[in-house]
Amino acid sequence: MEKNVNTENVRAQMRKGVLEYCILLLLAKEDAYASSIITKLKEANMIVVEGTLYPLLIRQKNQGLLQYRWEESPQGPPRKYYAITDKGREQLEEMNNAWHEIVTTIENIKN
Amino acid sequence: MEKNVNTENVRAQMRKGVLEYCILLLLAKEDAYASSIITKLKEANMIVVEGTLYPLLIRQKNQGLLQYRWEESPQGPPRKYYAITDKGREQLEEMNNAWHEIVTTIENIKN
DNA sequence: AACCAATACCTTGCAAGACAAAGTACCAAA
DNA sequence: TTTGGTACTTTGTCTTGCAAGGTATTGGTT
Repeated sequence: MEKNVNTENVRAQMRKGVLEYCILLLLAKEDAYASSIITKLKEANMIVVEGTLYPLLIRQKNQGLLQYRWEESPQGPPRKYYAITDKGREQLEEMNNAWHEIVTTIENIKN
Repeated sequence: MEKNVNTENVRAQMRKGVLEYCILLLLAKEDAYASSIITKLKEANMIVVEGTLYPLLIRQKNQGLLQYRWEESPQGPPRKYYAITDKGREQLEEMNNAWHEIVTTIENIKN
């Protein structure tokens, strides 16, 4: 049991660095609203919670990487659909490079 | 120029999650002291500064992942050589798994 | 002896970010 | 009109990265 807690910490730590990257990757494929992003990331094993995601989306929007529009929901309150901007795609390019570099670096350290 | 600053931020963000992992990877190969760890990581493109590394080493030592011994230096003050412990190797195992999982997850999200 | 440069280690204060938890709001069906 | 489901938002706490400044040891120079 204790081991599982520890394992979760390790994974959580590593996820932090790539969260923004994952959001942009997802939104580059299709627009989405926060709750659906959480579901998608959970399916992909990348757990995020609301208290993390909402501020993050707002930050990325303020940086001009994302924009949003309101859209009615078939059930419940309207949804805030986020879409990636041109600037966001540029940033995604950078992140692709950065990610590739990190993966390479780790391989190098491992030898 | 602005782009470079941004690029650095992106890289810094991603490095964060794997720093502890890198330390354990290095120390699993051979004992080392803080300054030499900084040099090695810099060579591997994984920039760390003293204010980050010292607290991190102390944290890992307090978690029982590392231990240290003093050793005289050919020049200058004595060095604090860190060595990985059995518990540290267990943790490294976990981190290897976690890292592998993250890499796979990103690939999945990319499709 | 006094000073300096190089090498090491350590601490402080700030800022960013992850997350748990609690709160607000909308809608439809019972 | 109350309940349950969906969705968005905020607050407070804790951790962590890092710039900047500080302390200590050694060997060579003046």
